[in-house]
Amino acid sequence: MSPADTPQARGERRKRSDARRNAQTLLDAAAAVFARAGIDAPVRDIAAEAGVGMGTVYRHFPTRPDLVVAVFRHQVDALAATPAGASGENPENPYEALRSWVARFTDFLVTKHGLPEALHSDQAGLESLHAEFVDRLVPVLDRLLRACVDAGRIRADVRPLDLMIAIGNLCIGADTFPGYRARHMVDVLLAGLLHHAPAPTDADRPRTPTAP
Amino acid sequence: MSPADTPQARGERRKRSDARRNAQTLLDAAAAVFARAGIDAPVRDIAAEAGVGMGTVYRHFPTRPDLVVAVFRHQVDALAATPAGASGENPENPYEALRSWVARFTDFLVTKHGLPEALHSDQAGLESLHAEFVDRLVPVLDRLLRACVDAGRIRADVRPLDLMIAIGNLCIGADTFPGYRARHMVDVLLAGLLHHAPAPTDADRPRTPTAP
DNA sequence: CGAATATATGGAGCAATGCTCCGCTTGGCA
DNA sequence: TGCCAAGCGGAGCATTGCTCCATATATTCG
Repeated sequence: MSPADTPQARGERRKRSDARRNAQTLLDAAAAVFARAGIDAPVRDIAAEAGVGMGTVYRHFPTRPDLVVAVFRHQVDALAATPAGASGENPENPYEALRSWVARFTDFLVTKHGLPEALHSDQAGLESLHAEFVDRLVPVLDRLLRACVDAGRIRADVRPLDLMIAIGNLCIGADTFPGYRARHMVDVLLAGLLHHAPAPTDADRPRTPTAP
Repeated sequence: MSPADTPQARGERRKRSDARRNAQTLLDAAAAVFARAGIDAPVRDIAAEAGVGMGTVYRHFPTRPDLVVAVFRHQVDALAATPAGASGENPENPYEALRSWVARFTDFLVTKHGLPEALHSDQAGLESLHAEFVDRLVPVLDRLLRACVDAGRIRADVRPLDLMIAIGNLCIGADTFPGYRARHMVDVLLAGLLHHAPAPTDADRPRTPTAP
C-alpha cells in the first residue's frame, strides 16, 4: 500500500470521478448486503442496493469473488498488522499471544455470515479470497507459532497453513448450526498444540506389537 | 429397518419392477458420478449416466439432497454400527477406542469429494444430510466420549455434537487444498481433549486476578 | 390372452443467478 | 463549447435445480 502503488504514480490515467464514486458506493452496498443476506447474496441485489446496473458492478469487480475480497481486504489488513503488537506485548508468554490473536481471527470469521464457507467454495475465482487470507495471515501465524515452539510450549509438527485452514474450518457453521460452539472447538484445537506427557500420535501405530 | 417397514407390510402396493430397477440404477449412477465429479455434480449428469430422464430422477428422489443422502446412507450405517464392537474391543483404553473410530470417520469424509462441504451447505434440503449424520453418529460419539470422561482421560466440556461438527469441518478442503493435512489436524483436536497440567481454558478468564 | 388402469417415464420448460455484450451517456480536456 | 474515451445500464446467454404433462408400460382382471 505504498504511495507508489496508486494508479497516478504508475503513469496510468486517473479514473473518472463517477467511476471512483461508484466503486466506493458498490463497496458500501456490498458490505451492507453481505451483512444482511450473507456472502452468497446475488450480484443483482448488490447492484440494486448501489443503484447501478450489472455492467457497472462487473466493470469494477470482474468477478463476484473480487468484490468479496475487496470488501474484506481492510479487515484482513488489520488482522495482519496487529500481531507485531500482540506478540510484542508479552514476549514472555508466546502461547497467550497466539491464543489472543487466534481469538481475534475467530471473532472476525464467526461474525461474517458465510465467509468461512466461502473460503472453501470451489467456485472459480474464489481461490483469490483464499489466497488473500493465506498470503496475509500465514506469516503472522508462522511468527506466533515459532515463538511458542522456541519457548518449548507447543509441538513442532503443526504448520501455520494447517492451523490457519483448521481454524477457518472450525468456524464454519457457527452462525447457522444452533448447538455448535465454534469458539470452544478452536480453543480445544489450540490446547491440542500444547505438549502432553503421552504423545498420542505414536499410539495409533504400534509398529512393534506390544510384547507380552 | 425392521421388516415391518417394508412397503408391502404396510399395505402399500409394491413398486413396479421397472421403478425398482431404475431406483437402483440411479443409486449406482449417482455414486459413480459423485466419485468422478464430486458431490455437486449436476442432476442432469446423473440422469444421463443412468440413461433415464430428469423426471425419473426426481420421481425417485424428490430433491437433490435426497439422492445424496440415499447414496451415503449405508456407509453412515456402517459407521454407526461399529462402535459397539470398537468400544468393546478395548474397554480398558477408551481414548484409543475414540481415536480409532474418529480415524475411520475421518477417512470416510476425506475420501468423499465435497461431502464435508455439503454437510454445511445452506441449500434447502441439505439439512437432511446433516440430520442423518447427527442422528446416527452423535450417539456413537456420546458413548465413546463418556467412556473417556469416566476413565478420567479427557476434559468433560466437549459435547458429542460439537466434536462431530468440528471433525467434519476439519475435513473440509482435504482433497482440494494441496498443503492442508486434515487428518493431522483432527489428531491435534483429539489431543486437545486430553487433560493437561495447565488448563488453558481458565487462563483467558482471570475471574479473580491471581492473588499475590 | 387382451383390455383397463394405475404407475412410471422423458424431456421441454421455468426460475434463479453468474457473467457478457453493446449501444447510449457523460466527465474532462482543449 | 465540442469532442471522445471512459463509463454505464440492462437485455440476454449459459448453467442448474426442479416441475409438468403427454406418452409409454407393467400389472391385474375378466
